Amino acid sequence: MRQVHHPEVGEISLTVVMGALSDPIRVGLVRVLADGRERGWGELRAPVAKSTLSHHLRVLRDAGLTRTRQEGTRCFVTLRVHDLRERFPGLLRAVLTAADEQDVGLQVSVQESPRAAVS
Amino acid sequence: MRQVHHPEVGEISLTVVMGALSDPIRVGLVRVLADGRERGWGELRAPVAKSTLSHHLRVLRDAGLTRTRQEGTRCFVTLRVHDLRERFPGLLRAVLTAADEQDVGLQVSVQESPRAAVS
DNA sequence: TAGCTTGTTCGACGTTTCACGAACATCGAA
DNA sequence: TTCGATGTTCGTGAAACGTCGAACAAGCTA
Repeated sequence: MRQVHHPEVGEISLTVVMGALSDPIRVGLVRVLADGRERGWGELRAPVAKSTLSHHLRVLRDAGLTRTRQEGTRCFVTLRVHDLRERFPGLLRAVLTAADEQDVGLQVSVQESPRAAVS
Repeated sequence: MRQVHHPEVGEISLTVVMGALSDPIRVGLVRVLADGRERGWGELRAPVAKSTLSHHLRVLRDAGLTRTRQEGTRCFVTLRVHDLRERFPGLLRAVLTAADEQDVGLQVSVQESPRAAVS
């Protein structure tokens, strides 16, 4: 569809990342991707219109939290676990732990599909 | 002036905290308070109008990041280091480290004053 | 009491964010 | 080539945010 931009590791900004994580749906997406496995866009389930979901995924991507790969007409998303660890040691773990305790982002899930995300 | 509200430790919300940390000035304030010492409101220096500074300090307070104590006509602010560690283990350190590396919030400083913040 | 200091609140302004449905672009399949 | 599936983009509101100056409230100090 288009060639999206992903910031370099060194360009990932703290405040932008914090802003990206200030929305429950986006935290939910991060949780769902936290195991590092690649997920198909279409597998992601959130209680919002698809244009809104596209918006949230864009915010995460622009912030440098996720990476989007295109394959034909569909997209696959991954959390940039390695990059995040490098840029913000300890942050991801802290956020995931807190999100877990506070049940943030439970509205988001993945509809596991047979031929999706070949890990 | 008024009786401000501070959330309990258990009420501090991840997404609200992340939102509070998504502004450079607020991150700067957190940095300046990071040593745990109490600071006088008037000591805080930031390149914004005092009403704006008041707003930022309120956001931090409402999010549960800081505590404000009043003494006569002046206020003293502290970072809730202990509470934050309890609620979000590892988060504060990660944020401070990243802020340090990225020079976030350098616009904020403290004008050390003689009789201020008796640690 | 009058006045000063300190910080909050208010109202206004422009920007950004989140949400939606509709339209669009692209690719694979029929 | 036509059709369907998949996401993005656009246009539009409503709400939230960051900022300011002005007005205010509360407590010292003279």
